[in-house]
Amino acid sequence: MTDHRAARTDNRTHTIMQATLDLAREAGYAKLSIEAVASRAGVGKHTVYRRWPSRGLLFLDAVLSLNTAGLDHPDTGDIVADLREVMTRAAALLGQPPWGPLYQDLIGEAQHDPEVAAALNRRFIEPQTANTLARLEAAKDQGQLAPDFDLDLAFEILSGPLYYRLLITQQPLTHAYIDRVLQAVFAGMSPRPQTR
Amino acid sequence: MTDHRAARTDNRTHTIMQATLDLAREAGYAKLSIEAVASRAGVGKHTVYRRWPSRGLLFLDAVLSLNTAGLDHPDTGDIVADLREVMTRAAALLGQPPWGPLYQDLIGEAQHDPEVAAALNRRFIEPQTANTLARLEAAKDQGQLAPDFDLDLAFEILSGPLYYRLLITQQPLTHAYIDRVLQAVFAGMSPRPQTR
DNA sequence: CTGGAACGGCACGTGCCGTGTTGACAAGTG
DNA sequence: CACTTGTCAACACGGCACGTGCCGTTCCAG
Repeated sequence: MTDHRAARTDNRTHTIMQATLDLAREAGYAKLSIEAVASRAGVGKHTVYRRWPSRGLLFLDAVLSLNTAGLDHPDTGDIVADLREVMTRAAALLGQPPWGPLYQDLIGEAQHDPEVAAALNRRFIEPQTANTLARLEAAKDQGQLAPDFDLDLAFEILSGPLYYRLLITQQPLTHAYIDRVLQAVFAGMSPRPQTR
Repeated sequence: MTDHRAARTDNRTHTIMQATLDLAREAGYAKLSIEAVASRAGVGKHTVYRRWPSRGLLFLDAVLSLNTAGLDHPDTGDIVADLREVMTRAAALLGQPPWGPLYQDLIGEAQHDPEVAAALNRRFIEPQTANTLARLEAAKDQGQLAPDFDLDLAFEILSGPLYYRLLITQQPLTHAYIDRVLQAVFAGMSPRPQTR
């Protein structure tokens, strides 16, 4: 039957991705080779190349397959609490193994490989962004945000600092830091004794 | 004389870095090999390895050597205008060749190689950060910013979105976008009809 | 039973790695 | 003018991973 074939194929695909994750965790993405992946998976190199055109896209698939937990937005009615919840969950994922280093390597690879960058945006960044923007939109409709509140900018101001810490300074993404960012965006930074 | 030797050595160092930049511009960092650099520079591989322990650190030196223009902070007395000036200059550098793609690749490499990450922070990120923080500090002393204004957070909220666009979504860093970010931090985002 | 597709295993030629060796050449020394 | 010393380009090396062929096997589909 065709089902059996498809099942076998899926099994191999899954085995290869699992081997990719195992090796990436053990030795890091930098030392990940397709030969090693194939060997670890008990699979011929052809079987890998038949499914993925490059190491980067294989790694992308493998890492994104971990995201089954999801970062869907809750809607308790309190936009700030909901954002805090999502950001905290994201920080918990990014801040520690196995996700953190893998995601970091993935973004690193995206800087060299345009295909990886495009796929990462399409399959992960954009859905997550749309998710958050939808939640912000709802909050605006409910009057929790001013009608002229700049949702896109808010999202980037909330996300940017987290990525900056993850990718550049590699400082920890603590609960307290998330609160400070949220506070700044939603309660203002009080730049001057009296606002202009 | 020893001076002649030192001069010769410096010349070779400079020649190698220049060849590195040329090749990186032509073919991208991904295809940059030390063999190719040595060949282009008319130099033996030993001469490269004697100066740099890895491709990443060579690339770091080469890219940072371009930054002679500098991003020093002006001090016109108006903190927002000064920040806009610096951010605009930074965006002009990052947004277009040759700096943009090279800096992007450099950060990408830093995600795989801890030594590159550490050196990048120490030699570029931290000085720039200190620079901006000193300017913010001065503004606070002059009463342009409230005494409880969170300088560190402000810096990360200003920088984060720019890096987010550069590294993740790869959207352009326009003048208008910089204004929106500055506006959000220094004039508030007016989250609600009346601020809490 | 037969054809086709996918497979593991193996070997190939290529490119780059990082290292070792050699001989040419220049700078300072007696 | 030899002579030492140090630096260099050039070449060769073993090792590894690349991406691509080919082989014989296995497993359904018709």
